[in-house]
Amino acid sequence: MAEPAYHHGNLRAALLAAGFELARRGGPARLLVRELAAAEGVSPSAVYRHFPDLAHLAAEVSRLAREALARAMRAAATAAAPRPTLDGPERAGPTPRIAAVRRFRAIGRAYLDFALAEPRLFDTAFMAASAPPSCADEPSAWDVLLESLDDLVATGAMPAARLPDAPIVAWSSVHGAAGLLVRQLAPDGVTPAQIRDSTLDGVLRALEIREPAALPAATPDAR
Amino acid sequence: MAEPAYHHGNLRAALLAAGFELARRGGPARLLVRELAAAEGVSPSAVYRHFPDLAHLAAEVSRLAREALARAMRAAATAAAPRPTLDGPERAGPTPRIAAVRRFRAIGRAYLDFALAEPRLFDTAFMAASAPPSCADEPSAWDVLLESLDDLVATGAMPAARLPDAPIVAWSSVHGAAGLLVRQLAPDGVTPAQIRDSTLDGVLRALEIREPAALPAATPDAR
DNA sequence: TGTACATCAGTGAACGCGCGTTCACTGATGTAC
DNA sequence: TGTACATCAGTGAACGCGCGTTCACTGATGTAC
Repeated sequence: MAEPAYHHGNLRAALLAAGFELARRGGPARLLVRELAAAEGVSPSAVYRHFPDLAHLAAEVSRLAREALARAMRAAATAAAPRPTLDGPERAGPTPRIAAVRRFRAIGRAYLDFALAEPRLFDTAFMAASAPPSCADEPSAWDVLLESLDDLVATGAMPAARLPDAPIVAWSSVHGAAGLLVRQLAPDGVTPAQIRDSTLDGVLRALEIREPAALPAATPDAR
Repeated sequence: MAEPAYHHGNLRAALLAAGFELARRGGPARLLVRELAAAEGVSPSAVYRHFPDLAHLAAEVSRLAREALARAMRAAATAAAPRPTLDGPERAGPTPRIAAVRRFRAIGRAYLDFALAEPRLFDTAFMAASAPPSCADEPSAWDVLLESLDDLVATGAMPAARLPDAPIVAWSSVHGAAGLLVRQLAPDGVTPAQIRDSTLDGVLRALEIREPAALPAATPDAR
């Protein structure tokens, strides 16, 4: 058992990790100087050795939450189907076109599953920040989406004419549905899984992605 | 000029109106007991003569904001085209089917225009409330949407098969786009009008509403 | 039609709380010689 | 290899603020007789 040392070691990283966990359990409202300090067994003023103020610390935690979301999206895409390598040898398994659709749907589903499983972290990710993050999101959920849309066009799964508007259309729908789920604004009798699947189906129709072979049986409902 | 009387007259209604105006200018964060009281030239404790606590007052203001949104939607629908009267005499003007599509699009557009014109009021409408409103929304934005979707099916503009999911699909998209607009999360170079129109077009495709005659020229951009 | 009195709608001062932040300080660490 | 000393990373008490809310009160209103 390690004696609590006077010098913490890596307080900055520890405070961010504590903030992430605090936000996961209580949302942005729980990001308080005293609470963060207490979580690391440190006095409140020690926080100011590593961050100019709470707003900057909170902005970093918000960024971490967005990055966790983006990682979940990327992982789901990879799990759904391999990334199409256009000049590689022909592989077994789904065609590149089907794979691209599966990946796209998995990304949207991961976004909604994240909102459902971690609603307070999701809130933290998109909270109104009063300070800028220290660096850009890495990975960025927006970039994951754009990449997937490019693949859809490259494989012929989506008309190229849809590409300019596609990011807005996809993000609006999925982010809006996530908001419904997180704030529990859905009308009575509609289950989260219904909202999720209806939204994803709607996005595919809105983007004129027609690839029925990519849809069923591949995404059984764990709920 | 009326002498400020000791008895206010109708302080409850006046506080709600002041709250609405305060929220319009500063969002939910400006709904403070002292600020509300000052707006009516009254001491803070007078508020407690009419509301059990701030949470209940704020919940009422939030409801008023939602009702303002719903009224804007209804007004836009009426302005776009008359409500189809199925058993009435044949009128001049667009067919009932075209009218229904125009009304539907006008409703969505009004939602997004409201979010754009009054972002802080929009935030207030959907803020996390810690008390229930005293009564149901009247009118209710949700009901306006459902009514319009029923009309689309009744006039043959939308396949009946789309009806069960349509409320979720439409609300997710439009509410999500409104969130993008309000929080200014859109990527650089994309204008609010583009977000609005892309989203509405996407919803029509997602719901398989195909009525090109209802679309152009009827909705010039005021921006 | 005047008057006592219950009731209603305000006042104003204060309480208590939790917050972010500051400041003089002290303990631990590392480095030059 | 030991020692003075600058530097770094914490402590702990306190400040000041703004908040929702309470409480004893007072001025205005309306009603019974």
